[in-house]
Amino acid sequence: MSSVKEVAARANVSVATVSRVLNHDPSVKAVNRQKVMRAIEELQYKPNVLAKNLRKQSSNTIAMVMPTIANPFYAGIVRGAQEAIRNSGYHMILGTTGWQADTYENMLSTSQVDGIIILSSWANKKVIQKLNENYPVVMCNEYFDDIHITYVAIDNRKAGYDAACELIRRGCRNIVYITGSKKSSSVGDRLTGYKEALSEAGIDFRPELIVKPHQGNGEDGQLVGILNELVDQGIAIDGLLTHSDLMAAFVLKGIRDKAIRLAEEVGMISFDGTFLTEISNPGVTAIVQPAYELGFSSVKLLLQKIQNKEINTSGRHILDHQLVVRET
Amino acid sequence: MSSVKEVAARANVSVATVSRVLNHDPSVKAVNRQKVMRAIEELQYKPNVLAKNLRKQSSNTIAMVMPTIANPFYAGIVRGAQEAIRNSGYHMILGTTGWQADTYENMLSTSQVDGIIILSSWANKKVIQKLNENYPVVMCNEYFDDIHITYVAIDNRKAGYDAACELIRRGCRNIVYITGSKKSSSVGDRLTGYKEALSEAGIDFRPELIVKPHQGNGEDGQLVGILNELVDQGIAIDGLLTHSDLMAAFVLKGIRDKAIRLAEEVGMISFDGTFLTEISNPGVTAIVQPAYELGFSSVKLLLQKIQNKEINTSGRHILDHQLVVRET
DNA sequence: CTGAAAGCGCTTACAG
DNA sequence: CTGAAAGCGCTTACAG
Repeated sequence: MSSVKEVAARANVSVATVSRVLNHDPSVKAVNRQKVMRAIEELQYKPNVLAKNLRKQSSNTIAMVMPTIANPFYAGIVRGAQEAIRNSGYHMILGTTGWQADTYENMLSTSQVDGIIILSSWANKKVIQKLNENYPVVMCNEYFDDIHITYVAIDNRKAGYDAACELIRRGCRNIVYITGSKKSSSVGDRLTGYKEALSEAGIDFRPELIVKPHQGNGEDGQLVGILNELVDQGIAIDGLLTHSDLMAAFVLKGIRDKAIRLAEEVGMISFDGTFLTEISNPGVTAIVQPAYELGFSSVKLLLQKIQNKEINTSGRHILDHQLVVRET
Repeated sequence: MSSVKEVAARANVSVATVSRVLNHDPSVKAVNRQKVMRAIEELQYKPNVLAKNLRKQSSNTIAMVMPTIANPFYAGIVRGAQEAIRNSGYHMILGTTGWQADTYENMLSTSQVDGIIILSSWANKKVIQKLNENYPVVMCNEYFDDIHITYVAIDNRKAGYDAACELIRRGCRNIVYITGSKKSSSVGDRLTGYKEALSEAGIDFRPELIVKPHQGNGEDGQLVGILNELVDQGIAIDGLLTHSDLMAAFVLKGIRDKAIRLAEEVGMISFDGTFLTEISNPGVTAIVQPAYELGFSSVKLLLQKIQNKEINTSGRHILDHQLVVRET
């Protein structure tokens, strides 16, 4: 690979001039600009991003961090994020499972990335708080109300309320909520909404109806055991709320396989509303989250923070969700 | 952030010694090693990866490039890849849609990544060939038999043959194959297998039964129109092969919505066999690809190429697929 | 066993 | 308008 030095030699100018041309500095005389451009062309010169970033102490790159790519909800968010970053002069990398918090701390501190977007509950509060104190950070789809941070999400309390109300309206009384990590604020808020709906309808809240898979989304048939246990305890489950579309899909499969001994007529509502709820048979009623817009807004907000050198600022950006009634 | 310089100052040694400690050079005296370690600890020093990579002209990082993350098949591959890279001393970044071929060329030439794994038909043959001539490259799940390249994949000809045979065995005669990009070798090979099975069974090959969505996996109901058109032409479709699980899911949805006017009894086999074929109702019969192993092997092969400084070598690594019969 | 120095490939005050 | 020089934070022959 050729470097600025070789380009400079070929164009008979200094490396400073080459660099200026590269960075569209208007002060370069047209003649010299031409010479440099020709040399770049002839040598097929491509700037070394590593060197550039090291020198500038910034990379024009952001990272989007997610717990796993195996959830279609994230795919929608990523699509929106990619659209928002297009033509912004920034790049986005996807932080994958397996990278640790200190990886990001490191990437930020060494200017490999200029800011990060954190999807869902990828790390604990303390870690995120520390990152947010020192670097531009935006949370997407998850948040912590008790720390100063910028986030984009739906109103999860209202979403939980809306979902529960719909089931109650249909006559459900024993509504099981298959939920996620307790540390997650979206889990907590949806639960609050669920309780409010119950209370409004004069139904007692029963903590035993709140369950969660030991890990993940219940891929390996975990949900079967959990639900059957409730049935064994004599609970006549007539409504089901699932924290993710994947969970809903696995529950449906369990019912279909007759592995879960639920009644035929169980009202089910899933959160996220990805294409999984559409292709399911029966189609799953869902609280549809605006995945694309969540991703889009997160990026726009992060770029704004980066450009304004904002750190440790906060802001709540709430997007609308939608109840889409299908067959369950 | 502190640098080697500050660590050196605090430890009363030279930066060279600090660097040696950082790189586990055994020649450093124990006393000095201790002093440096303490200084690192006290200053919370973290090496600057950018500087290190620039100097060493290598990054211990590989990229896995995929057309989109919105396909669960890739999630399985990524999982295997992550497992293979764990404890190897290398990192993996995910190349997302929207990055262009020259992005990778650039990352490779400037040592941001030491090698790449290309999933599916993300770029055209010429581009990949050029990359492969200059850098360590492994193709996964897609390949080009007419260029020198290392790849990991299933035997797609046999997969197409196995799938078609199964449908023919069931009595299907008008088997529509919803396929993918013509440039893709997996598409071509599966088609070859399909034709072989037909020929063996004495069934004429009819090109009009080979169709494909204009783009993607038929998300937006494209497949409905395509299939209905065939029905309108008087073709009594009694078998269906789909190039991806997503396609199968959308076809099922179309049938269920009565948007596609297919007979009730259509044998359907999908390629990939992700969890989508399991949760579908009816469950979709599938040629299951070993996603995890594909990812795992790809990484192992790439790391081997990088460590041996192999470039422009070739190798075929064929993993077994499996026909899993479900309800379709 | 250790340090001074060169250099990876850039950018950017500074001086002219 | 341009160039020489310093420097981003590392590593590594080389000399001692």
